[in-house]
Amino acid sequence: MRIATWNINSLRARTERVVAFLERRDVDVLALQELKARPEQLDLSAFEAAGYACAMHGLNQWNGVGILSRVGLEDVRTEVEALPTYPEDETGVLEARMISGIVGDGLRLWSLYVPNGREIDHPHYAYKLRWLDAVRAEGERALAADPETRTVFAGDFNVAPLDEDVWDMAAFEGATHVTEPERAAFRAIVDAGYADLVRPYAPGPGVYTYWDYQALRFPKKEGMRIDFALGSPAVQRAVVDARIDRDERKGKGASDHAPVIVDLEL
DNA sequence: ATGGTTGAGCATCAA
Repeated sequence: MRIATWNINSLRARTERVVAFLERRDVDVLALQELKARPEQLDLSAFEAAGYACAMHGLNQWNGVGILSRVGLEDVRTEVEALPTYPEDETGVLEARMISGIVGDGLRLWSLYVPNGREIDHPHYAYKLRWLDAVRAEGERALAADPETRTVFAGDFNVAPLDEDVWDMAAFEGATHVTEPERAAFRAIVDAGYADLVRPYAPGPGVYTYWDYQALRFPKKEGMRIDFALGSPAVQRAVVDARIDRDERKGKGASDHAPVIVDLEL
């Protein structure tokens, strides 16, 4: 089974790109982030025609997550226990940043769009840390219930866990994505039993999943590794290959993120 | 000029 995760930065703007990607890479299950649409705004017929079941979750114009699967899609969930909300009772804007389903042979795949954090002194940053802790708690819960659980947390984590995961640490002084609390929150999920499934097959430095549209970051090879697939021990044992599809960042109309692909023999 | 784009939706916010 081939699974992938991709921050698509508007599914409506890139439906044809996604269909072409699924075909070109023969992907069975795709976790999508940053749909930039509510589900009722989406036309999913191209995916359904290609044989994919679709589960989408979105509540505003900025976020939104989804899963496409041609190997089954059951027991869809869109939240975990203790998931924080933002903003706290201020504007009433709701968020939709996670969705999961059982795909293939008993694999629970989560598509996560971790809050950006914005600035270190912004409330969104504290929200991000609490949000990541809720993911950790869900991971611990799943492993406590079943040590052989097949669980993957995939998506845009908006954290660069290592110094080598950004092109220049000096450029990130005082910025989010590289701070120790964010890295500790990411490591806590790993330490709960969910290893990075891709890094062993695509080691850094200089290996990224995101390049800002601004300042010619992609041609200058100035990117960040912030998209991951973290898997439970049973999934770790099933990985046979993984890669970052940097080609999808090329050309007119690309997302600012590249897809991350993992091959499993469960 | 802090180095300047993209998407959603229509002024500006988010990333």
